[in-house]
Amino acid sequence: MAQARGNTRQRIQDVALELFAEQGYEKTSLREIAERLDVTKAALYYHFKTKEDIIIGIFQDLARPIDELVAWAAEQPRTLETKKEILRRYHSALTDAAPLFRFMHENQATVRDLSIGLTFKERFVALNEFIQDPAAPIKDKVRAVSAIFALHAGTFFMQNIEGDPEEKQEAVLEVALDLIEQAEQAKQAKQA
Amino acid sequence: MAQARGNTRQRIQDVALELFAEQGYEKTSLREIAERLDVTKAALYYHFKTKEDIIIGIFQDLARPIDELVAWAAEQPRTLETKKEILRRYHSALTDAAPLFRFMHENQATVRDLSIGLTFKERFVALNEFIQDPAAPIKDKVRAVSAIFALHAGTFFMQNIEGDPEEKQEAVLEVALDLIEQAEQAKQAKQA
DNA sequence: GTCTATATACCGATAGAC
DNA sequence: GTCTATCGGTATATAGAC
Repeated sequence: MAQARGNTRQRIQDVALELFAEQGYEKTSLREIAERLDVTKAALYYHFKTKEDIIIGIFQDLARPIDELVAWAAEQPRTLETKKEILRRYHSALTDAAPLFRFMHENQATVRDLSIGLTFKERFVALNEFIQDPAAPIKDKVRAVSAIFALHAGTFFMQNIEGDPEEKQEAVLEVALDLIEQAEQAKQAKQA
Repeated sequence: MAQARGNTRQRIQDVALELFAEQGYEKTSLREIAERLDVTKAALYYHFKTKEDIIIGIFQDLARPIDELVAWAAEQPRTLETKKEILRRYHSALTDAAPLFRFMHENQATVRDLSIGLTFKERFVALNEFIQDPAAPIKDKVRAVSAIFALHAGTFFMQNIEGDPEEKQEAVLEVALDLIEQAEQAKQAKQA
């Protein structure tokens, strides 16, 4: 009774994500999760039907911000400012749920065929379409994709670079915004 | 005897990489690899001491170009042209061994603690250091990391964008080169 | 809601014949 | 160099008591 009553489900998800992120999904057994919580494997099965259900639950809770972003983006005019705002919001979502996205990033092979409606990658593709201009030259399309990828790079790989974390995050966002601006500049130059 | 004699080891590696890339390392069993080759599991153990040895063998064969690139880079002056050449060669290595790098990318959690001397990520970090200027402002450091990441984006995510594959690959490299040039421009402006 | 106990299945790995 | 047979271990998942 170290903890309160109705939160076992949540605690399972918390511990599971921690272990999944640390060791990978397959290498983490239910026994391990149960031990960390001081319960038995059987107890987990009261809260989740399968192991997959655990990760699906985590995913759905934390991926909601991305879905909201996709929904929001669908209603906006396709201006440069909209695209920049998409990148800002995506950057923010990535930062808020960093452990989850780190897990998704490092376990794509596992996550790929979970019984989830949309995968991480599909959401990525959806966002990508909003910031792409179908008529743009290939190089500008690459710039747009790279803008999103730069945000990922910032979230997952910037630990290898020294500097104040907040300052780094800001720089990452700036580079992404620069890229999308460059992608649009060529278009405007063409129209002029 | 559908195939020749001394190539069984190679055939195991080929099939294994194919399955590992498709389903992930953990979800691919030795039984599955053996079945695909029409041999038994025990036969695999004649050629490889463990399952891990199979992936390590694949990795070492195909990662050698990266190691050579790192070694080459260490001997070059740290000019802009060197950095651009590093990106060109890395892009080329990525393209040549795309299935392996795709596997590495999607199975980082698994690959992380294999008994390999250097991980994929460590090589990435090494290359990153060669194209970084320690004195540069954070934003330029981010640009440099993003240049490498753009190459990865190109190798793994560009399938979602229509266009001629070769043209796309060229555009990817151009964007990466642009990023490293931008990172250096600020520095030169500062010196002037 | 959590427990003990167990079913069932598959995995990686080895021994030893051919 | 490949086979048959099997060992030992662990995994997910379930049945049923409390």
